[in-house]
Amino acid sequence: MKHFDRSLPMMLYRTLDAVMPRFRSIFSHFGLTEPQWRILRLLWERNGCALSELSAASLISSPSLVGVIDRLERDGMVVRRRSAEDRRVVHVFLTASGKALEDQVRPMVEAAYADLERSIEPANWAQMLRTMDQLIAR
Amino acid sequence: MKHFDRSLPMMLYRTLDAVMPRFRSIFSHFGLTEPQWRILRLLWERNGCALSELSAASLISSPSLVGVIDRLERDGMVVRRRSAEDRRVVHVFLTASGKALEDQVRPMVEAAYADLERSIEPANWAQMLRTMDQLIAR
DNA sequence: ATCTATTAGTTAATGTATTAATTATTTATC
DNA sequence: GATAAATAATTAATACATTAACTAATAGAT
Repeated sequence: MKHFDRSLPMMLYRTLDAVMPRFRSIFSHFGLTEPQWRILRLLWERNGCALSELSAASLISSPSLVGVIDRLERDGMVVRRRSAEDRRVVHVFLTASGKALEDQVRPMVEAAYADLERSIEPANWAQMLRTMDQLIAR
Repeated sequence: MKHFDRSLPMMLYRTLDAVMPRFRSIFSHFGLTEPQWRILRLLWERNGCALSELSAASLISSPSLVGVIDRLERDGMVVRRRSAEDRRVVHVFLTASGKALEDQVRPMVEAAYADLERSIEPANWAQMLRTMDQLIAR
């Protein structure tokens, strides 16, 4: 069982299980789920993104994303607006409340992230990311 | 957006997105999902595990695991049997079909895994796992 | 211009994740 | 030895993931 235990997928899942709870507890404190956070995080950089761009950048498949946006819209964080040039495209815009969340959530998340990053030697951290890049690229 | 893009969680998710599809296509060829595979993989080593042990070793929370086992049982791969010593405990046993799957699925999965492992320098692979160990341990 | 192939978003069906609460049983405590 | 705390499995409610199929709109080829 030792091989399975230390297989790459299991190690990736275990690492996520180790690091995500702290972030999720921040998200849930603001009534957000992790996928919702990811979408807001992207919109704060580029408000008005198309759904397809959000899907690619968030790694959330379009069928899942439809529901995520539905609930963000229901909760008054974003609105959908169909593009005028290409009527297939739907753009997503932050509402005032959606914008307002940034100053509340981001500092806490970034503090937690900085804390996480501090726990690993910078050289090892960078090396790990490079190896992941190779896995992603193949 | 560059920071978000290369944040540890996103890199972990991206890596999983890169490596898992090939395994999932093997699983689905045998009518299995990834969580189902993980449970069978464990039972092949230790048939008759308790649900709680399976949960810990598979990283599948007990509420999720109940459904996974339900469907494996429905599909005739495993059976539940309540422990005699401690009647709270439920042991999970492979059926004949559950056992028979091992020789079909495992070789294909292990070949895909060997192929994956070959694509990374052993030293970098080991270093990456060590860094993950540190993240898991903190 | 017409027909075809693509593309963006969505729906549908099934399976899994997460948190909180529940049930049944065991262990610990008094 | 009754009673409270703890444990194993489950249920409930909501959200997300995955694959396939569907709709509407655009782009490309004839």
